[in-house]
Amino acid sequence: MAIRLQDIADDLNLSKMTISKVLRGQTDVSAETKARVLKRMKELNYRPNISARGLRTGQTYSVGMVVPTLENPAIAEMVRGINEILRPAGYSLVITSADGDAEVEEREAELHLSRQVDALIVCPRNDASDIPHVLDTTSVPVIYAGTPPPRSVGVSISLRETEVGELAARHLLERRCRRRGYLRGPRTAVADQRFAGFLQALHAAGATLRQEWIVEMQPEEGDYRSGFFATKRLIGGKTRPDGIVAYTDLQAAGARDAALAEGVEIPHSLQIIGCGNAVDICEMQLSLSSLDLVAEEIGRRAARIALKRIDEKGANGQRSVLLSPKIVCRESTRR
Amino acid sequence: MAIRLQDIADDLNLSKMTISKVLRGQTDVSAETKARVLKRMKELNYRPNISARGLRTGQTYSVGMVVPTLENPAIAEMVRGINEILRPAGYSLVITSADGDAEVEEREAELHLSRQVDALIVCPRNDASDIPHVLDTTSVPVIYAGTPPPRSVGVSISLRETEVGELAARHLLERRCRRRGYLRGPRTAVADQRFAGFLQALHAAGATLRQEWIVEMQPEEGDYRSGFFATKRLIGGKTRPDGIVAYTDLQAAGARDAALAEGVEIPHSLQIIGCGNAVDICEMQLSLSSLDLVAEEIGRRAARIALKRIDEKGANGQRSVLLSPKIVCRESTRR
DNA sequence: ATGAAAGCGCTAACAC
DNA sequence: GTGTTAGCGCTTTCAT
Repeated sequence: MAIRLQDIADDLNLSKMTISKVLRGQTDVSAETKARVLKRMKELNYRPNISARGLRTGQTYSVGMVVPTLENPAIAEMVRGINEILRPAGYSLVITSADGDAEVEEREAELHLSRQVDALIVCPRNDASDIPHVLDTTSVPVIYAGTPPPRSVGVSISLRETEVGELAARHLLERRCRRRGYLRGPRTAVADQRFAGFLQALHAAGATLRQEWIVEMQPEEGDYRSGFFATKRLIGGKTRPDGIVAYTDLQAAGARDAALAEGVEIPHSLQIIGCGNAVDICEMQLSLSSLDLVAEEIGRRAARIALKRIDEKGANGQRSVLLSPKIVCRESTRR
Repeated sequence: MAIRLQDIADDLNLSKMTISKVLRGQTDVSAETKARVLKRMKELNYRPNISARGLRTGQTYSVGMVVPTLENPAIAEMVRGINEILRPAGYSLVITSADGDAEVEEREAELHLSRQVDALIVCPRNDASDIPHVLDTTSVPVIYAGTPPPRSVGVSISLRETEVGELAARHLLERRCRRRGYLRGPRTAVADQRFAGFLQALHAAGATLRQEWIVEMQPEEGDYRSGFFATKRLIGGKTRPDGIVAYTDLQAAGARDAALAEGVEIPHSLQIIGCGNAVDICEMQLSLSSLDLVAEEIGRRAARIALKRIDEKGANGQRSVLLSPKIVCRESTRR
């Protein structure tokens, strides 16, 4: 089937040991031999068997990653960040999707370990109540990236979720919004933290949030439509909000379109800010301010820590990292 | 480090062969022994080394996939389709991203082969002028999925791209559009084919396309903005189009917003249809008709063919498949 | 500068 | 029903 070291050795009347040395760039091979070997490798399209090498050396130079789904543009950003660090270091990232299912997630994590990855990056589902417990017992470095893991284990790179709410609150306060509406997002820990941060920042500024302007979402409805209808309702009340925080950019888009449909001027009479900074969505007219959740940077950090932990062979000298979101101001909150 | 068969064998005073048999569900093991082994495996959190097994058996039960980027929602759909078929068959899909770079694409394909995947699914870049030639020489089944490969090799599952243009043309013709604008997309083979299909369907119906209503895109500009400004220009002319075909849904969204901004009524005075059926984009108000490029089905087909080719051990009895796009009619072309 | 032997963790093909 | 032997493709160690 595939070409082996042995085949090349036979061809050239050398031992496979010599071929192996050339392959790995050892210096104790004559220049001439080296050239012949390299030439033959190319001709035969030789590709080393990483499994066999890994079996011998205990290293595969691959890092596994389990993502909850690929539908999410933040995941794509994170992957870019990870690859940016991993590739120059000679490692490669292999991704599998959990398709939003806890059991599949666990299974995929296990498979990565079975495939002997040198490290494993797990991107927990937003709505995860627990993370795969296979990962508690492995000696392979595991790094959680993105959503903070629901229970404290190992090393994680995640966002200060409360700051997402805080930044949104401060942004609206700076812009003199007095009647703030909050589209609360799903019933998850992440959404709770963001909301807590929002409330806390309001309190700190002596401001309050009216109960009837906190809107629970109908998860079946889809983000855009839920944002749309929630905002219709808010606008239809006797006193209207003059600022709205949405849990996603799509919800923010729904909110914008509901407001425009009612003839509410944005940002003059109503300011809107979303979450995720999904450029495709945000930069449509009228463009939406958003919170950048710095997924790419999370990816870079996760990758760097993975490399360090591989290097120190599990000595676990790495600490978890929390990053801060960033406001991206566009027309929807521009004065 | 990790637990091996041997460790369990030692623990239980058995040979590792017996443990291996239990692991693989062979029947010639006493129920009692089997139970003991299973129990100990669980206790020790044993995970078989797939590399070692693969080295011995020549099968890893993993299928590699190289994608041009993860930013594209169609890729996520395709992956869903692939996993839907692969997982029940006991295979798992491992994905790597080429980050839009031909060299990286080639390297990632090679790495998959080095990691001994049982098959490789390659999703060529839209703008690819060639595909990795490493793949010409391997005995591992390679399946191209999505964009048709630029040169004919092996098995591919792709879309009848000309039909994309044809369907769009027929859709507009049925709706009595007389003055059709066409936002042409990038200078790629795929865009050319779609355009050719569009023209051909017009001709077949005795209709024509005015040269000044074919708009080339400025690729740097971003899809939304390019669609927006192209449509502004079209609308600003002395005679206005009453139908527009856009190369992507985002461009269609830009077209819609440009028209609405100019007070043009959709669909009454102008009908718009995009491509890709990206639900997030299409289902915003006013919702956009689009061509579904059936990525998920392409994924399923690719996976099935991968399994067949693994099964028949390279006998290559599989033929390429061409699928047809589907019209999804929403408000922007609703009478 | 080159090579022989051993073994990584597992399983196919056989004994017993 | 259980165990022995050999070997997958590679690299480590140590001779030559």
